[in-house]
Amino acid sequence: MITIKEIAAQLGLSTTTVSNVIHGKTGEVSPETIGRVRSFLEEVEYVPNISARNLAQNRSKIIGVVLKAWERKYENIFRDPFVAEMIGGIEKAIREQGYFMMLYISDDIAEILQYVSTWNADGLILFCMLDDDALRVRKKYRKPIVCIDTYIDKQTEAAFGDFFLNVGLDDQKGACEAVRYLTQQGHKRIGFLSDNRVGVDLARFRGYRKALEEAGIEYSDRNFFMLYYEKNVMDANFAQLAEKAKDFTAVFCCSDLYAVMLTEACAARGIKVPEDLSVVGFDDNIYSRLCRPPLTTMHQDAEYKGHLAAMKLIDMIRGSVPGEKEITLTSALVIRESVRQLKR
Amino acid sequence: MITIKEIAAQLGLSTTTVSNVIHGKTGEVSPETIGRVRSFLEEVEYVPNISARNLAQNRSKIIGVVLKAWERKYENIFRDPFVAEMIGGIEKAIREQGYFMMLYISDDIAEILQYVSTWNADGLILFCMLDDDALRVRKKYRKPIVCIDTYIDKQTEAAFGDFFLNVGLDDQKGACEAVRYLTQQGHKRIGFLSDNRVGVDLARFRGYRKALEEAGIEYSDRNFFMLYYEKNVMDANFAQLAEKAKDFTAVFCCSDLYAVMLTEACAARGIKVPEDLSVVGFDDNIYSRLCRPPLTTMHQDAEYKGHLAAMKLIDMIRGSVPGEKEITLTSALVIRESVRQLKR
DNA sequence: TTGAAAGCGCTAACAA
DNA sequence: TTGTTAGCGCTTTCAA
Repeated sequence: MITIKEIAAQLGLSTTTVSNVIHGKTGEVSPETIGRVRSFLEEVEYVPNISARNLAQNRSKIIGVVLKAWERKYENIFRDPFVAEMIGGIEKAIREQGYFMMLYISDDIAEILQYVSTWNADGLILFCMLDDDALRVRKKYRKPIVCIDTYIDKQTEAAFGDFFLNVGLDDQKGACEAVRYLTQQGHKRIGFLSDNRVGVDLARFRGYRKALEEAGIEYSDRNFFMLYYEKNVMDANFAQLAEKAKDFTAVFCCSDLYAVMLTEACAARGIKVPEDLSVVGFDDNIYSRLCRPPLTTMHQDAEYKGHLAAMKLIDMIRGSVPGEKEITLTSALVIRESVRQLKR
Repeated sequence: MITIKEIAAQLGLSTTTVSNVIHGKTGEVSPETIGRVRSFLEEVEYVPNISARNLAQNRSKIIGVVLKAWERKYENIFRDPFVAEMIGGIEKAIREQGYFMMLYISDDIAEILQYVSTWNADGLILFCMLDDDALRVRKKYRKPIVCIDTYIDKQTEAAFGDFFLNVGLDDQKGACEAVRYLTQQGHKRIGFLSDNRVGVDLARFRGYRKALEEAGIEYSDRNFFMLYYEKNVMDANFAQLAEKAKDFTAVFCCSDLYAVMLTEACAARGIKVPEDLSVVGFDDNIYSRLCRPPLTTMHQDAEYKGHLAAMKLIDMIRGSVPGEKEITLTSALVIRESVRQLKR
């Protein structure tokens, strides 16, 4: 690999001049020299050493995509089509804009901070983080950050400073609409399935409660279908939930995957969807279209979410302060065949 | 961010000593100094500057994961569950071994080489490349390379030198088995569906031909269901293929996704799987389990493939020359419900 | 319009 | 056991 220094020597120029040509600081160099340098660069296929450049400029062109891996939920994070699509969108934007993506997956914020600062990442996209995780990152990392799907309350928001943004979804509204659709179809005993009670799923739970309220339906904690996502207890867990589902006419699930898994667990026990149980999912990913019956679900555009987050981050890296601290994308109900209309 | 130099100054030591402690070159430092330095490092939360380290050591701890993006087939590369799972496996291995993953996606080998050398990646995992693409990379990049699913003929193999390995699958055998299963079920008019005639799919095509031969079935080029994967022609394409399928009793598809899409296109035209048409897929990914009917398909373990490739690469980076240039993983038929037994 | 030289933070050969 | 110092390749200030 040839260096600037050698090039300068061979051309009888200084490194400054060569460097200037490389960076198109063409005002300071004579046209003739420019030509000479340019063609020589081509000839020797000069490739800069990014480590050296980064060291000299104190930046990196790296965008850190940080995933907080909750225990064993994400053994293979890409297996979740929502995550996969989103990362695809992020990657595309980063590449288009001439940045590089480095993935930091860890369940330990301290470790994440290590990675990020050791590589001197120019900006961060944070995913799967609760607000206090994100805040801990922010405390130590002063460059631009975009969160995806993190719920941050108005009070702490200020602590994130400028050069911060969250890209989220109207989860509450979406869930509310989905459940309202169920009540409109005559359902009254409606379960709520999730594996946690925080962040996004909490918002969706609130939407669920709201829809019940609107319809004058009492909520009992028994309605909560709590899922434990450890690999080996999954099946037993779904078996239980399928049993439990016999007392309900519908279940709203916080993800398409879970909706599909519930459907299958039910099928194995002779409970048919939608005849015996109506099921609604969330995300509208590939699962919902492939499964039988095709799933009624809340649509969101994961790829766009990722792409947008990355573009906004890059805007910030380039110096523009975002006008708002929160962008809320919208969801929309997609009606397919997993919900049955009950006679009133 | 504090530097080694400052630390040395504050401790009244030299940078060498500090550096030695950091790297555990503890034989050369007195226990007392070690303790002093270690606790100070903790206290100030020292994080090394990787750019500086890389520059000084001429390495990077980066493993480049290179995807050659064929035209518009991979608008969002992660949407393909095979790719997604494989990358998940790669990522996990890289992380576990203390390396970092950088993704380079491009349809241009020259550009890929730029990225790779500008970052001075310690090793490369090449995916979606034909042998001559891989060879072009090898010509310019002398550090360890692992290919995944690249078919390299024995003659050019030597040109890749040591520190090279391909991780592949017994595609031909797998396809042959799958098609043999069809012939055993009494099928004679069996189509072959793919979007290309090279590399992996070519091997599978050969397996398909072999199985036909074994069963004494003539092959005609009409049996080839060629797919054009551009987004907007996909549907029309499948419509056509579904029509064409009326002349066949079975189709072997080179991927689960295509198998599922064919199934749906057929369903839309009143052609039922497996009653009217038997379908076999390849990969055994999530699609095959979610779709209706569940797909009979050749299983392979994408995550393991990726993990293995990364581990082998890291072995090489650490200096060990692999014993062979090719590791061939095995596939296995998974029988579900998409194939019908014909009466003989 | 061009060049000299300092410095980015770290490593490692060599000296003490 | 510890310290001095010369790089690694590039950018950038300042001088010519």
